[in-house]
Amino acid sequence: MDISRADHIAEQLEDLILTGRFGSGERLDEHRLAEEFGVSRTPIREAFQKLAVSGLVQQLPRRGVFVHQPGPVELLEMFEVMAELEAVCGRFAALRISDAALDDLHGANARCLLAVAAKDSDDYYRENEQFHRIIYRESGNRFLEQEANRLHRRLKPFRRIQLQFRGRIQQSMEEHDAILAALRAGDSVGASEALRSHVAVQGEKFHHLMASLQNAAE
Amino acid sequence: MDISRADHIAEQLEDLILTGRFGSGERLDEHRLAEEFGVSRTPIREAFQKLAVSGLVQQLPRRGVFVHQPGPVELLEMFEVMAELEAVCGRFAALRISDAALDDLHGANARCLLAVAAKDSDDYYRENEQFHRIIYRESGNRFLEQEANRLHRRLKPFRRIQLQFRGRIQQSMEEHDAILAALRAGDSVGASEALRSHVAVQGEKFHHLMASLQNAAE
DNA sequence: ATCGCCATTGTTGTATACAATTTGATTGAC
DNA sequence: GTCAATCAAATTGTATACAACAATGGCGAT
Repeated sequence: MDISRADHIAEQLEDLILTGRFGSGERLDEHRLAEEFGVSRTPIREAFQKLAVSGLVQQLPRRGVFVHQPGPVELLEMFEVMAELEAVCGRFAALRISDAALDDLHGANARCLLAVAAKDSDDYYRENEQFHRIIYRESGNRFLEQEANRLHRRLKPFRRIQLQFRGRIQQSMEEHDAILAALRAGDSVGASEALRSHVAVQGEKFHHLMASLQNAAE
Repeated sequence: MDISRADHIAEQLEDLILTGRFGSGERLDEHRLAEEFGVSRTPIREAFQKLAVSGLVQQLPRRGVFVHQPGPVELLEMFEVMAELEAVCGRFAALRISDAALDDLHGANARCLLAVAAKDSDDYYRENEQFHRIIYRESGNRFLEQEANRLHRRLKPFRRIQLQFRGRIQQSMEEHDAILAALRAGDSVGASEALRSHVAVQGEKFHHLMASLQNAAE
């Protein structure tokens, strides 16, 4: 499964947007980007088309493409949907997960704890992501897995923020334990609810942060 | 919100694929389509990029784009996810739906019944679709609404098929009544479960159809 | 001075030309 | 006769040229 040049450019642009390199509402200049990437406008434009479908940029005819960073309301909505998607994954996974995957989950969780102890945030995020991706996969539904991964990726930059709350990491690890226990027990309702609240609280934390920033700005 | 030419072409191609005008695995010829649409290859290619993100076509570098019609397994997975998305919409909508929207739902359902009596399948499908779209909207979560609409549209051509089962339309209308009653009562669990099974059964019917075709082919 | 109109400039959208790669066929050898 | 290799044709990917349109600035009129 090789990947063409235009696709590669789309991925790079996607990364630049997701990591917040471009401000919200900023216009993406075709000429500038073409020069920066050392290509003509054509592949840049083809990449824009893809990004527009993902919702990362908005295309205004004859005006240009503008990066669309979701506002607080849209983010809350996305976290709400993410919580439900993960809940579904958990419900399915509790019935379908393999022993090997359970071990993998346990391993990822253990490495998460190590990363916390070592205060290595990059490691922590990677293992945390791995933990969730395994659950998506073990839902046994490829399409669901893809959709969950898609939204997970979209929310990635905002997930990082909420973990800076005092005590949130500790709480998050305990929730992971509960999720793992429910999956191990084949408790679909338990796994579902544990995952839903685990993700939903991320949105709420984010909301609190937004609100406090809002207050601070006044 | 004006729409450019390339976007329009993308929509037309999407329709052609969704309505099954192109066979699965068929290669889309840039020259042919460019001539048919009376444009150059450039807008066609830009449309391809969009379709590839939606998963309607697959792009193989230096090989071309091929329409990707989901197989039986993938379709079942998609119906499963659709069922869960609608269940979530129903759970939220039961708490958030407005009286006006409840009236709209009742109206759509009534027009559905009329269409059934008149054996007007086009009307039936339109009103049935309206019924579901209202529930998505009344979930109060714009992002969820968009995602639900997206998948609904993707599954549209396959939804039609399963309704040809004997008695299915009658059963479907009764399920609509149950859904409407639960929403009216603010019963989030009831609405959720009614919607889940209502959609899930569509996937199962489709599966039965696939299986029977499989047997017939042997 | 302000409002409106026109021209100029810059940007997007489309077409065409060119390069690179794949596919199919034909030819030759074994 | 079959297989392999090379060449030709077709097709995709990219660059460039051109056309259509929006934005901005200056000029004139009121």
